[in-house]
Amino acid sequence: MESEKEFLSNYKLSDYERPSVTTDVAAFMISSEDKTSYRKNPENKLQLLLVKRGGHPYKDMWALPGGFLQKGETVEECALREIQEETQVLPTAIMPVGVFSDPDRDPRGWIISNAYVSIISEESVRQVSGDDAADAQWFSVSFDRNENGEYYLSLVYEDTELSAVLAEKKSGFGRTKFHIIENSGLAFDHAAIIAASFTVLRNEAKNYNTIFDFLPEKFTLTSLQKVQETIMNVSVLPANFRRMVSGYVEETDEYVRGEGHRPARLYRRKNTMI
Amino acid sequence: MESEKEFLSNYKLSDYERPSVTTDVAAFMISSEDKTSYRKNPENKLQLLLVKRGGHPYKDMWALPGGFLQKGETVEECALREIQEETQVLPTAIMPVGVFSDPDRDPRGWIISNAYVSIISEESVRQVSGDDAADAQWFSVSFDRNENGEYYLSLVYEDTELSAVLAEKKSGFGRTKFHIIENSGLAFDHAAIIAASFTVLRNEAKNYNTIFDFLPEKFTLTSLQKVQETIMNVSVLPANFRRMVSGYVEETDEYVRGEGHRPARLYRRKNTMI
DNA sequence: CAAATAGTGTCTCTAAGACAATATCAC
DNA sequence: GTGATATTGTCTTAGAGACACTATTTG
Repeated sequence: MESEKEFLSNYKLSDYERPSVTTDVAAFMISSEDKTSYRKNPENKLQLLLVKRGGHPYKDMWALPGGFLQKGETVEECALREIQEETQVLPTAIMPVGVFSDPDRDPRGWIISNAYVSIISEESVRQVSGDDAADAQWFSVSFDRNENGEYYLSLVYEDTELSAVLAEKKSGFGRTKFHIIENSGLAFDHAAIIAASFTVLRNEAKNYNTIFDFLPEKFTLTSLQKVQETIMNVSVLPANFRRMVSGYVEETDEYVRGEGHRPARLYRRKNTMI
Repeated sequence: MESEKEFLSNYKLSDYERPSVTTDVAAFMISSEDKTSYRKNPENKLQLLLVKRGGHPYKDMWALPGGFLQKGETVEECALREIQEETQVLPTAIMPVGVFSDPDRDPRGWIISNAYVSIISEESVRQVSGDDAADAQWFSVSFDRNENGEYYLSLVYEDTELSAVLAEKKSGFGRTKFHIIENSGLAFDHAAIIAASFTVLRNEAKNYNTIFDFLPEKFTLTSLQKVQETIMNVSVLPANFRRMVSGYVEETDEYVRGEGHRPARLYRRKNTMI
């Protein structure tokens, strides 16, 4: 009788064909626009990082940053590595979105993708930006559902406008997947991945633990509220928002002054690893 | 300049090493135990399907049903196929749990696993059972957290008792992963996959849409309540449970009689695809 | 009738939403 | 002072939990 040790030393993974495995990352950032008046607070915009494809297939179209899984790393590590290679920033959080494994999803062959959402603070991006090779750009992004139940995804960066129309794929499964109806400018099935990422992000942003990752260590409660409102595309009364996050933050003694209105106290995330 | 068509016809996926891709499925069922008295309702137990490994590695240990992803199918299809091969039953629902890609997780080599939870109704299993080859068995399962924050997983089928102790792996990511501290009788990292599956299942079972999948088309509200209580390991007052599910069910004209107590009306899931 | 479950009505409490009022700064 | 945001307090309302009570069956 063969021992396990013997078995393993003789074992070869069968020669069945194997898929290539990639990760694609939807990296979201919230950027503050320029102020319209010296005393007004800046507007926030949700941004998504896309990379212009230099070669075939989908040449000159835009894609999520991503790449092949390497031996010795986990898919999470791969996702973090890819996003760091593209931005020089290590994301504060990544969350799994799902596996995209439709056999036809990539014209190059059998390639399945593990999709992740990542959250990056504007502060960390500003610190490294400047040198960038212009093939990676932050797009202003919106994602809304219309009356017919279809979803409209829009991505804008300067003169470049990408868009897609999607429908929810009813599958009786837990996570909603999306079906691409129209697509303009996005490579592969990335419109569907972005839509699914949005769903995950918006679901997570209900937890007051996720939204901190968009901000620096110290922040005002108004900026925290703006983060949630920008992601969820809703608005809350400041009084109620403050009450609701009060358990998650703690005061500092610092204030933001010089804004033409009452100074805002800076808060810090409370250390409540439940 | 090469066209996309030309590019693709010349394209070969690089010879980088590729991982083998599998799916593993944690299939849950709720079974009713024998009545302790002619008029009492039966107790419910949560069961998990495991397969005894016939060969190396982890020979004679128990594993989740699963198998290699085949060309032309999605990972969801693979999960459904595997569970159907093992049980002759097509699950009413599957939900993604996560990707397990630790390089050391499988002694045979580089194998990453896509884990799913699936829900199977007792009724459908009873219809096909009997012939079974005894290598696949339903284990009574419990999963609880102790004071130290450790989790204890226990699986029992007749004289076979499997168990594991796990800790939550704090990673700042969305989904909690688990770290195996002790493991007795379970193959690979399947204790961690089962723990993660439990987390997903318990989270989903809060939605009154998931729990229907454990029951036949028509059911009593009490049996529906028992399903939720069995999964979540909590108890609710019947009056409140009824109020809470009232939006998800509709009455039928049928009753369950002959139980030694007031007959229970049968209900049906309401068709509210939101 | 006893034992058991099925089903209804209502009180309380809490958290979320709405709204009003006050505080504080730069110009 | 004016225009803007910051911050606090309180009223209202919707939903979850607790509890008491009634209804209906079989042995």
